[in-house]
Amino acid sequence: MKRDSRLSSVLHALLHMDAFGRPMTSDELAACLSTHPVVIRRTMAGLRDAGFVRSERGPSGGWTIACDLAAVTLLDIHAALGEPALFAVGNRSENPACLVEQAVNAALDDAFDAAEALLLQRFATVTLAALAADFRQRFARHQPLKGTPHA
Amino acid sequence: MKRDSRLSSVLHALLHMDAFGRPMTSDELAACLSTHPVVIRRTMAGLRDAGFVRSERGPSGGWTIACDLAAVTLLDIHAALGEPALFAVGNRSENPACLVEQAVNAALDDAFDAAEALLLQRFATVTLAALAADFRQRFARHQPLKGTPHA
DNA sequence: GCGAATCGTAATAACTGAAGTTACATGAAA
DNA sequence: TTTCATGTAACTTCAGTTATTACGATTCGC
Repeated sequence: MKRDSRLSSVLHALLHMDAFGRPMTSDELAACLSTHPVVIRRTMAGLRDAGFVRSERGPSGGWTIACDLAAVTLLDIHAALGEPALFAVGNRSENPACLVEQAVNAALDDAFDAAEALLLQRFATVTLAALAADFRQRFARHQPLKGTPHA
Repeated sequence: MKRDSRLSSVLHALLHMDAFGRPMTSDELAACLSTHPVVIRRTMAGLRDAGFVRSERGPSGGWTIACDLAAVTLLDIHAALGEPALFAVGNRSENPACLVEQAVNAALDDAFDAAEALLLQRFATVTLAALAADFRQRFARHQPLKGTPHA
């Protein structure tokens, strides 16, 4: 079952935009994510509509962050992407007439609902600012001062 | 992102087999699940290898339950299916060189690992016997005694 | 033993949804 | 006005899943 990596992708794009200092074009972002610029535009459309980024046309145009990174969480980004399904496993059918299947669905729904609640709660606790800070920390460790031994 | 419904399907099949009284052929199971008998054989192969069901060839052959339903949980069934991926959302790539992506992956992995642990824990608490009991209860409610008003 | 029923499984086809690509329209800046 | 950039529809490609076909192996009843 192939995974939807749009959440991962847009987070990646947002952190690059944050670090870039000026608007990034779809072409530049596409290069970062090794994909096609049109895919970038498609994927970012939801974030633009939600007001998390701004896109501008024409020369010196491109994508810029339009929100406070400390005020936006992974949950917000997930919502801006249209709340895609989180689970790769699910019921054969919803609202089945078969009582056997109703029993199976009820049991699975219980478990998945609990896991989904936890996952979304976790998403809500991670801000984009926290991600950016984690990136900067990794960056600092990755390029230590001259002479500092690598851990 | 289409969902993997094999877990749901095999549970459905197991409950039908449990209620059936004699071996069910792949054709009969396929009719229950509106699919193809070869798909049934493929899907049940893991459960057979794990010893949860037995298949017998020839006339009057077919599939039978070969375990104590009270001793087998959804977690065991999930394992017998090869522990397919539970999440439809995931990282763009594992072990990326890009530090931005490393930070994104770390955050997402944290959240998904927690949700996965909870989900598997839930799976471990649900036995096939509990599912069968739930089905029987639904069945009793569905065909109440004559004169009993429907709830 | 023979024939029918049934599973086992490999190979292939058909279907599906996502991603990539092309094409062209729109808007902004110099 | 030309150029750079996004917006978006249409189309193509690709990968993964499921359905189907085909045929072999095993078991039962006669």
